[in-house]
Amino acid sequence: MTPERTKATIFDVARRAGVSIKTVSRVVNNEPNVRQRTRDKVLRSVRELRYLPNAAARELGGKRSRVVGLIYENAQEFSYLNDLFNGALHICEPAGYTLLLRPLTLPDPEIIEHIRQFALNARVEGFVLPAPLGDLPEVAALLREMKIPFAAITPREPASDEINILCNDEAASFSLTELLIDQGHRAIGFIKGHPDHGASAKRFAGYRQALKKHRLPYSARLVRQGYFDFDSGQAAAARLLDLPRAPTAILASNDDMAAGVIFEARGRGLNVPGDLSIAGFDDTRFSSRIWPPLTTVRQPIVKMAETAAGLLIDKLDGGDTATPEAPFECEVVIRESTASLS
Amino acid sequence: MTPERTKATIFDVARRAGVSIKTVSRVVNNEPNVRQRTRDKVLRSVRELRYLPNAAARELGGKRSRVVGLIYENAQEFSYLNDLFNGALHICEPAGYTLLLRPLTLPDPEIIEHIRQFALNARVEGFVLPAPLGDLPEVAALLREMKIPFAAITPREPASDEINILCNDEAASFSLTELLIDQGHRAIGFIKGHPDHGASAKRFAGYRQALKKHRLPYSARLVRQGYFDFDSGQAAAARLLDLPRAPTAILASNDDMAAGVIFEARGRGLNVPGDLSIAGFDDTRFSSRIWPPLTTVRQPIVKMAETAAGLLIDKLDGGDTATPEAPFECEVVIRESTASLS
DNA sequence: TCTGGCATTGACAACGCTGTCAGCTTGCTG
DNA sequence: CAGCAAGCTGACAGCGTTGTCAATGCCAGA
Repeated sequence: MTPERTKATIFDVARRAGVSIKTVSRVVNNEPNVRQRTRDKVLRSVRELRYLPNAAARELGGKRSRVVGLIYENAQEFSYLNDLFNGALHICEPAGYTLLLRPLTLPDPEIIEHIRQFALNARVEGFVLPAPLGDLPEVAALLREMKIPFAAITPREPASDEINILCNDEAASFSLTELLIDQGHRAIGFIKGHPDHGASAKRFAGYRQALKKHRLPYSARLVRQGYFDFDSGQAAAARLLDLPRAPTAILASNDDMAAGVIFEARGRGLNVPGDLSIAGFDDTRFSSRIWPPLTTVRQPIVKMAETAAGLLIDKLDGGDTATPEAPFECEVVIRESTASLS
Repeated sequence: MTPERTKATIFDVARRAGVSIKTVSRVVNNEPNVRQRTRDKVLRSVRELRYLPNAAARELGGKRSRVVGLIYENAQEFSYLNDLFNGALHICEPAGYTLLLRPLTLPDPEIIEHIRQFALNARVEGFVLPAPLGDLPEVAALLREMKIPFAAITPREPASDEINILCNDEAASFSLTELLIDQGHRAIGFIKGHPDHGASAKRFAGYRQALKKHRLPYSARLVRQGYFDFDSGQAAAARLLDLPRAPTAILASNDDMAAGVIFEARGRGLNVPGDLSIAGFDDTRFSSRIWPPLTTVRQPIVKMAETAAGLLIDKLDGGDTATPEAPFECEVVIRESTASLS
C-alpha cells in the first residue's frame, strides 16, 4: 500500500510489462495491431502502476490537446447554462477530454478576436455552440477558417457539414397554443423572443399554426417583440394589457419574459390565472417556484448537450461521419398559471 | 499582413531577436537578470511574431500546469455559481491561468476520490473552494496531503495557513433583522440555513443579536431548520404559519427558501407584505423578479471570487505571504416583500 | 593593470509522449 | 518448403519549453 512516490511514466509501464513504450502507447490509445496477450499484459501493468498518461506530453508529442470549448452568451439563463455544462461534462470527462468554458458578452464587436484568442490559448480542438452563438455567421466562418469543428445547439439554420442538435420547438409551441385554445381562450397574446435566436421564429410559427388549425384569426395587435429578458416581457405585457380588447392569455417565448408578464399582471391587480393565463418556455429553475407556478415547455437540454459533446468527440477522434440526429422532443409542462376561461 | 502559416516558437523569436532561446524564456517568464536592452529586443520580437508560448511544452518542461480548479456543489444557486465563475475567470484568464470547473454532488461518500482524480487528471495547481466545500475537513486534509493550496470562500472556520475570503454575514443578518424590528415586527420567524454551511450559523447569530439589542425575547418556537432549498423553506414556513401566534415576518437564510415562504403564504391566501413580511439572503437573479420583489442581502460574490483567485495565483506564482483580507461588506437590498406592521 | 565576484547569456539535456519507419513474426499460398 | 503479405513490435527522432550549469561580460577594488 505504499503510494507511489513519483507518478509512473510510460517507461515504467513498458518495463514492467516487458514491452516497448510504443506498444504501451498503442494499448493506451486503443490502436489496432496489438496481440491480445500483449494488450492484456500491458493493461495489467497500467492498472498495477495506476498509470495516467501525462496530458502535456501527449499534446506535445501528438498534437492533440483533447480540449473541447463551450462558449456561451453570458446573459443566458443560468439553469440553461448549467444543464448545458453538466451534459457536456458528463460526456467529456470519461472520454478523457477537458471541457473549457468561455462566456461572451453580446453584442461584442470583437467577438471574433475573443474566440480566436480563446481557441489559440486553450488549444481548443472543437466547440459546442449553444444558441444564439451557432447562428452568428462570423463565428461559424471563423471556426471553419481555423478548421475547428463544432456542434451547434438549436441553430436557426443548421449547416449541413457540421453537427447540429435540434429540438421540435415549433411542435411544442403548437401544443402549448392549442392547450390555451382548448381552455377556451380566443384572444391569445404572443411575445416573441430575441430575433437573433433561431428558436424565436420557430416558437412563433407554432403559435400561428395552432391558430390556423383552429380557424382563429391571427392578429398582429396581439403580438409583441421581446428579447428573452424579464423587462422586455413585462413591457410587452403592459402594452398587450393596455389594448382595448386585451388578451385573456399570453404566451411568452421564454420563462423570463413570462415572469415579467406575471409581474406586470400582479402589479395591475390581475388574478393569474383567473383573469389572465400565462405560459412560457424553458422550464427554468424558478418556473415552478414562482406564484403561480408556470405552465411551460421543457427542453431536454442535458441530453442535447450530451449528444452535442458526444458527436463532437466522435468527430475529433476521427470517427465516422456524424449521423444526423432526429430532433429532440420538448415536453409541455402544465402548471397553475393557465386555466380555463370561465 | 500574411497570417503566419505555422505558429511561431521560441526559436523563431530567439533568432529574430538575435539571442538564445533561454533568454527569450527568461523574458517571457519575467525572470530577473536580463539587461533592459535585451529584454526590449526580445519583447519586440515576441510582439512582431505574435508569439504565444506552447502551454503543453511549458508544462512538460517546467512542471507547471497553470491550472486553477473550481469545485462546487452542483445544487448551489446558479447565479452564485455564475458570479463565482465569472469572478475567478476574470482574474485567471489575463494571468495566463486556465480555470477548470468540477461540479460535485453532495453528499458524496467518494468525494475525496473524485477530487483526487480531478486534481490528478487536470493537473490542478490550486483550488478555489466555495462554501460549503471549504468546510469539509476531509477535503482540506486531502488538498494538504496533495500539497495543493486553496482559497476558501466563506468557510466556517478559516484555516490560518490558507487563503480565506470572508464576508460579514453576521452584520448583514443583524441589519436585516433590525429593519424588520424597526418596521414594528415583534414576532419574527427565522429559517436556518443548511447546517453544513458556515454562513448558516452566522446569519442565525446576527438574528439573535438584533433581538437581544432591541430587548425582544428569543423564542425557539419561531426558529426552524431549513436546508437552503425551496422546499425546505416552504415546509418551514408552513409550520411557522400554523403556530397559534404566528410570526408577522419571516427571515429566511437564503432566497430560495424565502421564495418557498412566499409560495406558502400565497397558497394560504396571505398577502405579502400586508399580512406577512418576508426577507431572504443572496439576491438571486429572481429575487427582484418574483412578486413581490424580495428584500434580501447581496454579497459581492464576483469581487470575492476575484480576490480568491488573485491571492491563489499570487501564491502559486511563488508570491509573498498572502495578506489576510478584511471581510467583504454585504449590502441589504430593500424591496417590497417587507413592510411596516400596520 | 589585474582579480574576484556578480550580472548576464547560452548550450544542452531533460520532460513523457506520439509519429515514422524498419524489422521481425506469423500464417497462407502455390 | 519457399515466398509473400499482413500482423505485430520496437528504435528513435521529434514536439517546444524550462532547468542546470558553464561561459562570458563587466565593474569595483587592490
